[in-house]
This record gives sequence, structure tokens and C-alpha cells, in this order.
Amino acid sequence: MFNTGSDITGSLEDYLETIYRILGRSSVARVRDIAEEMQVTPASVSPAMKRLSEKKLIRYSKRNYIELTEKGLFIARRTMTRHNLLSRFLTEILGISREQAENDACAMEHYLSDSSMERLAAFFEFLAACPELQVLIKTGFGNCLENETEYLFRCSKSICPLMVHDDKDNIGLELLCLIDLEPGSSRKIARINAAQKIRRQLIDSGFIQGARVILIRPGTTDLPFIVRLDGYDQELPAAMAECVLVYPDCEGTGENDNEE
Amino acid sequence: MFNTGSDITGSLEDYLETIYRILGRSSVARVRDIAEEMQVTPASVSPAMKRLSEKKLIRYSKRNYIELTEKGLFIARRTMTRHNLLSRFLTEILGISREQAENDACAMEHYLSDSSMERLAAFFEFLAACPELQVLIKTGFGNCLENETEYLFRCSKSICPLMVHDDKDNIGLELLCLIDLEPGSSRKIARINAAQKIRRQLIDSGFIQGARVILIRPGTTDLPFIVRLDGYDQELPAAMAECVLVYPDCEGTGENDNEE
DNA sequence: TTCGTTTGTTAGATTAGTCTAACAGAAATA
DNA sequence: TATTTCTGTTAGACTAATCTAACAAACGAA
Ligand SMILES: [Mn+2]
Ligand SMILES: [Mn+2]
Ligand SMILES: [Mn+2]
Ligand SMILES: [Mn+2]
Repeated sequence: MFNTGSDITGSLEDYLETIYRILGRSSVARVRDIAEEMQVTPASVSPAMKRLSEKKLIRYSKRNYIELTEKGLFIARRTMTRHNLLSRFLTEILGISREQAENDACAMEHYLSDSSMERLAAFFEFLAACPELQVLIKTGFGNCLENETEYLFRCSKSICPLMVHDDKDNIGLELLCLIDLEPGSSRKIARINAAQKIRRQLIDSGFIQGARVILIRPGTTDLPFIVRLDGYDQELPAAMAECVLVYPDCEGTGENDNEE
Repeated sequence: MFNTGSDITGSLEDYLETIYRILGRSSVARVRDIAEEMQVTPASVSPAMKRLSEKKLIRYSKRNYIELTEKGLFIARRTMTRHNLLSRFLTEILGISREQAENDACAMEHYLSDSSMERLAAFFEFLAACPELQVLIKTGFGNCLENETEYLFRCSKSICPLMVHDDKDNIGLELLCLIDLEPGSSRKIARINAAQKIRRQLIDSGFIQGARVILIRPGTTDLPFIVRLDGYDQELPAAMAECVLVYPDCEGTGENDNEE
């Protein structure tokens, strides 16, 4: 569907990656092993091996063992590396579960460009070399995982005073709530102060940090607010609208005004 | 090829996303507009609209304007949001060019799971609320862009003393170079101290921060080093091997020993 | 109203990737 | 050696996505 960077499809990259993985731990790779590891039938692997052979990415004569060529080895390794980078980003930075991260990474890996890959690798080098960053991410962000009722940032004051959350009054110190805006005002979103379903719904609807919203019509408990986002007017029940925190002034929203 | 989270393909998600984008700025969406925006022929759009219609994601009767249904709007918005999150991550955090970021994001968006999406959104909220993190990423990491000859981290001492780079002797203070290891020693990679082609080659080959390497055979200027990575022995010319910096002790590599 | 231009659809081809079912070869076992 | 089991291939079907070329409808002048 999209370019993969190498001139083969994502599916073939996965076959190469799987072969690479198998050959890294055992001496031979067979159709059976590949089928099992990739959760496809052997009948799918056979023609895939033929396609890889034609492209000179593996050496394979029917019913024999499978070997990677130089070129195949290169693509396999690069795919594996992108997989690892993405998977580590998802687990170590974002705090996603290993299994989910593996899934996401293995699907996205085929579309991460060389330059993005290189910068992501650099990010881990930077992180490893910078203890302050580690603390902020692991202790600060890592602790703000979603719980049953609230989605809180639990930074220590010394690290991140703006996000202190011990006394409720401090939440979003100079932030406004969407429901407190004048009709017609346009603001950028700072934070979604909700958890679970409401948070998910708001994010799915495009309410993410930095997005610009315009309050078209204020609402009440019974009458939904109407908010414009991406050029669309959408209704928002009061319960959801009051979870959207925005920056106070129309322009100069801290640092994020580099939008067109 | 992979699941998309919604029960439609990535291609159809893109059609919805495009329709959403068009309807956000103009009053009608026509086959022509979609074809143009997506760089496909109108002959590809027609059957796609039919597929979307069958799935009740758009309302479309032949030769009329195209409208999103509730369900279609939802998927479109979610796709758009994931696109924006990924694109912003690539540009704002990693420093990728807008165009490249758009490409990567629009390809990867279909495979970012709900939980990863939610955490990525949270990351931006955290970033926006945490000035220290902004400084570290924008000033610290943002400045370590690849240049012609070197790949340097240019943090200020006060922020990130380990990475000071003013006097060469300070590079990787307590880090070792791969070429200085005893044969047989196993270490984790801390940093690739190279830029451009050499850096790219090493990363493509799997030499990323946190990866474990074993020096199998030392080399010389003429004889390549042999290094084991992912269970594979690979040759590494001295010029490349000396760019690989590893953590000094076998275990206890700072903080990154949470591998199996 | 007629005629070209724009716009959209359809037919037909192609590529890719998956499956089930049937078959074939090789290895293990009796 | 004969038979069973394991392994891999092939045939045939299906879905999705794209294209080119041909056609059809609608629109806008003239
Ligand atoms: Mn993959
Ligand atoms: Mn993978
Ligand atoms: Mn896309
Ligand atoms: Mn997109």
C-alpha cells in the first residue's frame, strides 16, 4: 500500500525478518518454522519463498533449507533494527505492554523512513547519555499511567512544578477549561483531564494537545456544547467539555504556535 | 497486511481521512478531489467509494457528492488524529522534515494501536506541561542533528554533563570503544560516534543503543573485526568498529539491563 | 439545442497475498 | 520393505488495490 524503503513489500520484509530471527537461533530455517512463527499456513510460505528467490534475497531450492543472500541479510537486519527501535520506543518511552508494542512495531516498521530510523536511534543514544531525561521520562511520564478514575501526572515538584497534582487546585494552574470560554474564542488544547473512556473518546475525536478548538456554542448539563475542530462542528456533552483544558490566551500559547 | 484497529484496510482509512480533510475545508468532496489529493486515478477512487458505501462509512450515490456517515466520520477522525500525533512526534521530537514526517506518519498511522495512540497523546501533554523536558528535547536533542563530518550531542553542561563535547577527551567519559575490548567480551552499545554514511551503515546493521555485541575476533586496519550481534557474526572494518562505543562493564550498564 | 469539456464509471488486466484441499516427496517406523 | 507421518508444493479460489482504455453522463458554452 505504501513504500517500504526497500523495494519489496512489507510482507516480504516480514518473511526476511522471520528467516533472520530463526537463523539467529538455530542452524536451519524451514518453511514449517517460518509458517509457525508468522502464523500463516505453509501454503502461503512456499510462494513467498519463490518471490524472495526471484528477487535474489534468499537462496532456496525446493525442499531445501533457506539461506539469506547478502542483500536479503541486509534488508532483514534493517527491518529487525527498525522493529527493535519502534518496539523499544513504545515500551520504554510510552510504557506500552511488550505484546502490544511488538504488534504495533512489526506493523509500522516497514514504513519508518531511513531518516526517521536514524533519528530514533539517536534519541535512544541521547536518552542513554542524559540522566535528567531518563528521570523525566521514566519517573515523571512513566508514572502517569491511566488508572480507573483519573489520568494524573505525578511528577515531583522539583522536576516539573507545573504538573504538581497533590492539591486539586493546582491542576492546570494557568489553564482554562473549555466550558469557561467565551463563545467564538479559539484556543489550543493543553491537556485532557480525564481517564479511560472519556479520555479515549476525546482523543479519538481529535482533542489532543496542540489542536486548535473554537467554542461555537456553549452548553449546559442538558444541552451539548458545540466545538469546531479541523473545520468541523461537533457536539460535546458538558461532561466531556469540562475535561478539555486549553491555554489561556488566544495567541502565545507557551511555545506551540508554529502552526500555519 | 496487518490489522488496522478499525475493521477496514489502511487504504480505505486513507480514503476516509482524505474525504474528512476535503470536507473540512470545502463544502463538497468529489471523486476528482480525492483522486488528486491521494495521487491516484479516478478509476481507483470509484471502486473505493463503492467499498466504503457497502461498509456504510460514506453515503454515496453515483455521480453525487460524497458524505461521511457517523461511523465513517469516527474512523476518519481517529485516523487523522493518529496521523497528527505521529507526524508531530517525527517533526517536533525527532526533528524530521515536515514532508518526510507526513509520509511516514500517513503510512504508519494505520497500525498504531489505541493504547499506543493514547500514550503518545499523553506524551505531548506531558511535554507541554514540563518545561524541563522541552528544553532537553528541543535544545539538547534538537541540536544534535547530523552534520557533514560528525554526529555530536551539544547539550549544555548544566543540562546534560555526560554529553559535553567541547573537549574531545570527554566523549563517552566512561565508555569504551569496541576495538579496545578483549576478545569474547559482551557489551551493550552506548552510542555510535559517527555521522552520515558510516552511522547509517552501523544502524542498518543493528548497532543501536542497548544492543548487545560480542567481540569475536579483533582486527587491524587491514583485517576486519568480527562481531556477533543477534546471533550472527559479521565483519566490521576497523574504521567502523572504532565508532561503536559500549558500556564499560559486562553487567550493570547504567540502567538498561532489563533485557532477557 | 448541440457540442466539446469535465467528470465519473466500467471493463479488463495485473500484482500481491492469503486460504483450503489435494497431492507429492522424504523420513521414520513397523 | 511397506506403511505411516511429516513436510512442502501446487491448484484453485478469493479479496484488495491499483492501472489504462474505453465509455457515459453532466455541464457549460456557443
Ligand atoms: Mn513487520
Ligand atoms: Mn518485525
Ligand atoms: Mn495513511
Ligand atoms: Mn494520514
